[in-house]
Amino acid sequence: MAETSHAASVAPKSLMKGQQTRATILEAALGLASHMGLEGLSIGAIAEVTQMSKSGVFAHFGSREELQISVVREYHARFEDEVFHPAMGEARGLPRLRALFERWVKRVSVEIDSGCIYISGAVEFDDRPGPVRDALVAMVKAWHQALERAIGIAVDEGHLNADTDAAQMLFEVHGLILALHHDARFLRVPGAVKRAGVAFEHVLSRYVRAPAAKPRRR
Amino acid sequence: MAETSHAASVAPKSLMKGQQTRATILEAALGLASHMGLEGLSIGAIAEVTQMSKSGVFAHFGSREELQISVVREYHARFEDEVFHPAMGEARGLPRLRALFERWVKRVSVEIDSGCIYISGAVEFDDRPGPVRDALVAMVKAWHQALERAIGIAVDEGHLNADTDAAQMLFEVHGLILALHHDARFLRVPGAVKRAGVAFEHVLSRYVRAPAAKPRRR
DNA sequence: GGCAAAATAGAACGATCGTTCGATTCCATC
DNA sequence: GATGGAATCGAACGATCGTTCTATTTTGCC
Repeated sequence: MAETSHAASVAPKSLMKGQQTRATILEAALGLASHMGLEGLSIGAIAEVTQMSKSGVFAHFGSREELQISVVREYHARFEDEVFHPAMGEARGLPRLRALFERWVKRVSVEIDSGCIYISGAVEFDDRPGPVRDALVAMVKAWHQALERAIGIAVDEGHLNADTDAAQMLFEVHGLILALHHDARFLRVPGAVKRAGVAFEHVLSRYVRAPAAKPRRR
Repeated sequence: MAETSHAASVAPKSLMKGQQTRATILEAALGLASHMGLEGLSIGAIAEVTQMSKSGVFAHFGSREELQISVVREYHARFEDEVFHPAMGEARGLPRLRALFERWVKRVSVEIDSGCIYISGAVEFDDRPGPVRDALVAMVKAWHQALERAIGIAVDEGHLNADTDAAQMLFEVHGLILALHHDARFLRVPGAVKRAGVAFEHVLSRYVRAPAAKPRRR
């Protein structure tokens, strides 16, 4: 009880206490879900981490399922903040596409000690219908659509071949991320990040506009 | 009790009763693990499916962990029988590599209604040390090594470029399988199998021996 | 500073889990 | 057909889970 050095940061101004601890709980839940998976999330474990009572944690969400969905949404928000939004600052076309991939790699690789909830959730809920799965599918599809859009823009900009099948290219790039996640987190082989980078260039080189007569800059 | 129509097939000749029901249990466990994951395996569920008592099921393995390991091993054996061994009958080099991929795709895609334990297990146990994880890693690594060997043979046969980085190529091909598993089983988008096939040809075309002067047959 | 409301704690519930143990049934062999 | 060992059952245990309910504390506001 005498502990004053909680992991929670200082209280953000006029946030109602409830919202603040809700954020603390989500933070802990996110960390736990990254390690144990969404199905491995237990309210008791969260209570232990946050030094609260089980019922105290529970009251903020009303059900474990609602908490899982909240975790998915929170992960999505952070994913957007760390991957999507910054990359959108890059120039349209190939630079933006490269930035998206590079940040995606960073988010997924072991550099962050936590796993990707999109990936682990996809495996956990591929056979488990319900609102959690629905939320996961919605978020992943939104992300994929954003990527497909970025590919389309790269085509419009003339950086990629006009006949590029965006969905097909996305499939191939997505596979690289999944392979990276697998090799780095599960097999723990070194150099997976580098391999993903090389593979990305391989994929790119297939879709980049064929070396036309004058491949000068611009 | 009066039920004589058990799901078990006829008794195979001189197999001790124990071994026979052990096989029945493993069959059920394999099916359950494919849907719920290795961590979702529960002895109670197996008992229900096999119409046995929990303790009866339990006695055959001594612990849940041992049962999980047995499931992994059984899956590995079947994987070898359905993917590896038949493909090894194909001609060395590219034909064999193609056969390996095609059978791998079949094993992983929704055509079989069950998921791939290698893939789901990799996600479930990437942060959970222990003998189950060790068994999984060993099996996956063995399979990857077999693939790498097949790629090396294709290089030796002159079907692939001499400077082919087998591990890199494996990384890219493995990614396709993971993307297929993701899109087909989780997102349930149609045409994922076809996409994987196209992507495989894309990868291949990067590594196949550059069109030399005389690309005649042999 | 007091008051209503929100937030949290604490204890208990039913369910399910893996596991243990003793009794019972089945089966191969003499 | 009896016998001993393997196979299976049934009941129970302790732990953990999500959830519910009732106090108790804390907070925001007049």
